[in-house]
Amino acid sequence: MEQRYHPELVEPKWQAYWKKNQVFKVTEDSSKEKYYLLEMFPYPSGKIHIGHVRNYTIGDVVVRYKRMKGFNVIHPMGWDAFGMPAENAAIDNNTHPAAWTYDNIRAMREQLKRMGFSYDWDREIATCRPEYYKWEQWLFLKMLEKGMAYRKESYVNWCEKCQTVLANEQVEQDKCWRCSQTVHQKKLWQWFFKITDYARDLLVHCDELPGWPDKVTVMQKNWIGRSVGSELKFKIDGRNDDITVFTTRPDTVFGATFMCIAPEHPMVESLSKGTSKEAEVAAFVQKVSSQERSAEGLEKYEKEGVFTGAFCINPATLEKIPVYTANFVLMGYGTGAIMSVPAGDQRDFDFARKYGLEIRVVVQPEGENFDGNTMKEAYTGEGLMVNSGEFNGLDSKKAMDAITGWLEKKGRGKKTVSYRLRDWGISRQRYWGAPIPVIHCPDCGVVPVPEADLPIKLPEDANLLEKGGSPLPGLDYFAKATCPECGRKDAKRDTDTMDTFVESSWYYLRYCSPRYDGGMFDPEAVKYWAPVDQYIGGVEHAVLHLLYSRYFMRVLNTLGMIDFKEPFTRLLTQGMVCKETMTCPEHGYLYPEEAVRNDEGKLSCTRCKSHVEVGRVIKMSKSKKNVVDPNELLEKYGADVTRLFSLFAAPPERDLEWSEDGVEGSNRFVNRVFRLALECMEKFNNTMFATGAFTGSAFELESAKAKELYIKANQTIKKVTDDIDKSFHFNTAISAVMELVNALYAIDLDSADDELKKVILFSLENIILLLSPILPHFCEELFEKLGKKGSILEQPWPEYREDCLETDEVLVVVQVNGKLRSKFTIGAQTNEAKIKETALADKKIKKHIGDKDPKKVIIIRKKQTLVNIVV
RNA sequence: GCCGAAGUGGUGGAAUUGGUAGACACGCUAGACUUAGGAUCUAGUGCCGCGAGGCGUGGAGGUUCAAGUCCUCUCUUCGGUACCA
Repeated sequence: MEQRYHPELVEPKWQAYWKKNQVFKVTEDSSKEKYYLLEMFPYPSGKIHIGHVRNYTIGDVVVRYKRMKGFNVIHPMGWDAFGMPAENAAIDNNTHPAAWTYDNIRAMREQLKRMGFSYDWDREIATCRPEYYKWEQWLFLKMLEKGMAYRKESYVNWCEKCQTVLANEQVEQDKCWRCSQTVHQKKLWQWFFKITDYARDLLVHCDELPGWPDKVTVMQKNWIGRSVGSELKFKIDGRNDDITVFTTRPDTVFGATFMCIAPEHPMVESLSKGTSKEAEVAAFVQKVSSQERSAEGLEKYEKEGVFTGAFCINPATLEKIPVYTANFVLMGYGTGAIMSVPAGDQRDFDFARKYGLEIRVVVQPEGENFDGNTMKEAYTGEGLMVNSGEFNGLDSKKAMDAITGWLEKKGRGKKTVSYRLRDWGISRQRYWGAPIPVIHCPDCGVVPVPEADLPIKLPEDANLLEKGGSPLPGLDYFAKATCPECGRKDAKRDTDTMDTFVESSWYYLRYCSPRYDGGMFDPEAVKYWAPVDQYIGGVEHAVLHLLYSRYFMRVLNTLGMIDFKEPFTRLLTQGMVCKETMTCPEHGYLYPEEAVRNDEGKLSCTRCKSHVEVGRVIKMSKSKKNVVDPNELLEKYGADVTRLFSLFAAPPERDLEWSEDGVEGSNRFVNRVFRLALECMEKFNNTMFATGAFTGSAFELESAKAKELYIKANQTIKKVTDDIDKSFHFNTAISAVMELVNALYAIDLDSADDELKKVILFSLENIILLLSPILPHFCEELFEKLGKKGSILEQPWPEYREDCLETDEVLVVVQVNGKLRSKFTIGAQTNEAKIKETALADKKIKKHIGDKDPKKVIIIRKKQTLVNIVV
């Protein structure tokens, strides 16, 4: 008999069995505790890659484990199906986004099924289906009604050639990633969700997410960016009007010798109007508006500004100070205006030096005597107040509240909190997305689509424009509409679509009742299943997707639709799977298989033979082509080995540089277990299987060998259980099972007595159960071969005996001055005096102590027994 | 610049609260079985040294009977963020 495991036969067999018996189909069951495990749903790009395999394997292991633990587990899968790649692919391949997307979904669904993941496929959703986005449109209308959604004019990255908005990450060095045209800022009317209303709540609850990695909550906190400060009012000279600034350093207000306002500030025009500076200011505003304001852009532009011609009054000194407009002041933060304190802020300092403005020291460390004329840089620290009237000599920290309070009494200021977080702009001038359900009427303005008209279906047959941009505005049958209010026939439908992050902000609720047509979700189903108990996905979504989801749950909570606020109780951010990139001068990025070693051992391009440059090791992504398709592994080793290997390579949260070295080891291990099981079946007589495995206490066992193995098996159960349950460290769980398997291999089955055989059987059965979440097909097969009935999924998770975790002999390690010198074993119950005596009598120890007297002997009896002799 | 994470054999990685550093694998070396081996099994494998022994967790200090683990400083890599007033 050939003793080899054949995944190509076994895996389809069990996949068919699971399907036929609908083992992964779940329904609400109030008698069982629910467990909602979710992996971030994929964008249907065409094929799954190793990163997906890793992500979904982690989830699947936990799901199968929790099932065996008796939970009613929901484990759904679906598709984040809207988005730009579909539009680009449609143009490139002369197809249609819908067709391309549905084809990809079909292909990827097959790949996932082939991996043996335990999804309840009846719950599958695709966000591009009208049945899904209908409810998103419905929610939009609700939010509009409640003032949670609004429209305003704002700047976006715009590519003129493609006629479209670009996300920040689609702008590469100021240029459009598709056509390399320079991107500029364009002002457009856009829809926004008022996420800032929840800034405080989102921030505060970051500290109440114990199941989230600190890394992620820290990133969210930084993103929300709370800072405490003051709003101070500066009267405009000669006008009965104020400019309000936000500052975190109200203590330095006496040093504010000028003011800067953002070029987009609504007052810029009126301030300069009628002054000699009017033209200059207008030109400057124009210039700044064409500047790129992303991170890369900022590096290139020097801080500069122009005097507006207007003055305002410093509320503390009552002096007239000039008002500048400057390119480094952001309209989107604070009030869009700052008081400039050159002595206390480096940017203001540089600006003052450049334009010859006064630098007045107001805070300096004790014992220092700064001079604004000779200072080399601003002093941003704390210290004692000077040049600040009645506050002189005060500690600057105390002066913050004191000065704010003083100005407040004069009606010139108040303490406030400012957030960095901005409202969420959701309009996209794109085709492949959910239409925004409003109509623009020349008479009535913005009119919501009546609920009964939902969904506003995206025309799936629209032809994409060769030059890019959305075809929707040009489609009369879509864009033309009748005003629901006044009946005017020439109203216009909003042809923007929603940001795809909107779909992913609530899909996990839809899974609870995916075919429900009475609302976004069936409240009863959500009450049972939600929130998600364990969410698993890439850390790249640490801020946006996870923040938007938290926001959405707050919106639904406010609307009274759900009774919780946090969507994901526990979060695992799995590390990225990385690989080096390869580029060729002719073809740019290459897929791994497009680079081969030539005769000289150098990498060359398969198409043009030119030299291939090996680039940095970065996260696998289709655009960089450094992706590994799991199909090859699947063909060669099957799903189980692929699963095992992806888990064994590293703990889940760690980044992983992909390499297939070592996959042989995983394959070898699976076959070792297989042969072990077969050998046992061959050599154990049938009665052994009939009477069953040993499950009693270790003390009942006669032979030391049996006892030792039995304890090892119990330890393994504990280790695997803890590793899966507490830390998701599957790599160490697997190595623990490997140790047990190695221990079994060390036993000669032919000479084993019945007692030992029963313990071997116990070990073997548990190995199969413990591995079953990781190697589901393989373990089902072995379980069946051992003569068990039904699916292994119906088995309870193994239990270990607390009293069988320790042997009655312990190893004592002996150190002299902290250095390991000897070891011996001794009865576990031996008292300390005896251990000490034995240690001191040890030959090697004697040699190291020599004739010196031990000063101190330390005995530790924790997980190790250790003796340290200090001489 | 700021925030965060990580640096351990040739490689992936172990080491739960300070207590045998290198589990488990990959790779490599030798041997066994075999017509054959990319199958399987056995033994070895941190570095230096013939040896006793010494040295070893990015680097430098420190605390401790004992430090990969705690403290101080520092270097490197990766991730996030960036004129945030």
